[in-house]
Amino acid sequence: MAQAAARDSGPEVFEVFTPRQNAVLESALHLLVEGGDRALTTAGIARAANCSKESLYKWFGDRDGVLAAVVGYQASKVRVLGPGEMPGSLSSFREHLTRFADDLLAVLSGEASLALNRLAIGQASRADAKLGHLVLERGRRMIELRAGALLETGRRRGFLAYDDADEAYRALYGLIIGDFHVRQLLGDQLTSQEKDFKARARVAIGQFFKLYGTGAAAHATNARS
Amino acid sequence: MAQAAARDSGPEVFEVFTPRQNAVLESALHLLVEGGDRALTTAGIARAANCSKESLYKWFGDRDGVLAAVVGYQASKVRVLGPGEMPGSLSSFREHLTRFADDLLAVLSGEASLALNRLAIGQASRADAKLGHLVLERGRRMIELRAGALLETGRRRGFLAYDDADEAYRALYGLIIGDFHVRQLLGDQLTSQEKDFKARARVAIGQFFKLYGTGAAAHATNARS
DNA sequence: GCCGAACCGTACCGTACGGTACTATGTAAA
DNA sequence: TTTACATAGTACCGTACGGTACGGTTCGGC
Repeated sequence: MAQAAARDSGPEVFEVFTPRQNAVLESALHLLVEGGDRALTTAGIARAANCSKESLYKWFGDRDGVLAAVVGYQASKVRVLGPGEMPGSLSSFREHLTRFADDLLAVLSGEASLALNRLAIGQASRADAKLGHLVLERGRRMIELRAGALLETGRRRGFLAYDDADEAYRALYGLIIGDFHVRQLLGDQLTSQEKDFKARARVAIGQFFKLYGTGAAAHATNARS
Repeated sequence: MAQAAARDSGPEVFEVFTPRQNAVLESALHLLVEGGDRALTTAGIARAANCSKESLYKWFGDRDGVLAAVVGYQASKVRVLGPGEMPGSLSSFREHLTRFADDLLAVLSGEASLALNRLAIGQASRADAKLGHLVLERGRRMIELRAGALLETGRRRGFLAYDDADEAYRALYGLIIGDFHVRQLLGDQLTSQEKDFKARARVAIGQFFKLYGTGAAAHATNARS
């Protein structure tokens, strides 16, 4: 299983591409965002990037290789969320969590993210879902790691209380995203109210604290009732 | 906005098909589940269903018409969840909610649901996302209606307290599903633990009551601490 | 028995796409 | 200048698919 080779084997050296190749991938990504997977033909990519099909096949192997490279390229661009000096105060911690929620909503709502997720999901039925696993590894896993670190910090600081970290993460993610992601993947248009990510983030984090916050947290944020 | 045309316009008479046509759609659905959208070719459908391509075009117009008909066919099969005599006691209400959560997890994890969602999402980038809106209308909307009725009952009975029904629904859905749906759409395999829908449903409903339950609910179900 | 409608199976057509081969151009080293 | 290499551009091939046309068969109505 080539796609699972580097799963837990260290720093995971991902192949990096030359500037020229990155420019081609950028063109391909743009093409994908504009016209969907139907627009992402080898001839189309070559035309849009002013390169030859032969070069595409030389660099990326075949069409699937190009798609995988586009996924990797976009993932490397997002470089998810800030470095994260760990917060010391409760209000700062809460602010960090809210920022995380806001960023998450913004990233998942981005056109490139939606286009790539659509592409990967569309291919997930066949061929062992290579792209799907790639997106999961490069996208969701990064998010989970960052969220996990945040939560663990909160727990050690005494702001949060939970036994099952996975359960807490699931609740956090679910409260933030809900059916947001799938709706957008299906082409649903957001109402102007739904586009207020910051407000939604605040609500979600408030709910999360109600579930997993310690007494101090509930007191400081909700005035109890 | 064509996609919002029939939103609140009444009973919405959906075209129904002959038994023979339904059998063809069943074959097509089976084909889709097995091989993904690549397997869903007009020739393939005709072969699998022992019908002629000419009949397909006569009945459904074109390939997109067949896809739309398959979506409608599956949606009409699911006939989401029971009729729902409204519960009177708190424990009964909680049980209803848990059952709803369990059913929702099972339905969304079903192979047919996943295959159709993948198909619709894969096409959502192009062509105004006709299929995507169809899935949203026939799937998500039904779920939202049923959940909304449940929640409203709970509120009227005094088991729940909320101001914003949409917010409560979002929390409920998010706590139940989380990133479950998208992960499966991307081809992720569930762990055996994650396949225990009933357990997950109980946890999610417990969390939901912690957010929106009235005092009585918290007392009766959580022994308070 | 005859007729017409519906329909299956197959053959067919045009097109679009993945992938390969070949030529032309530019460029850096010798 | 010459040689080797990388790459753009294009032409080409095989295949697969959407869509159409047509002959043959079944079946209900008369």
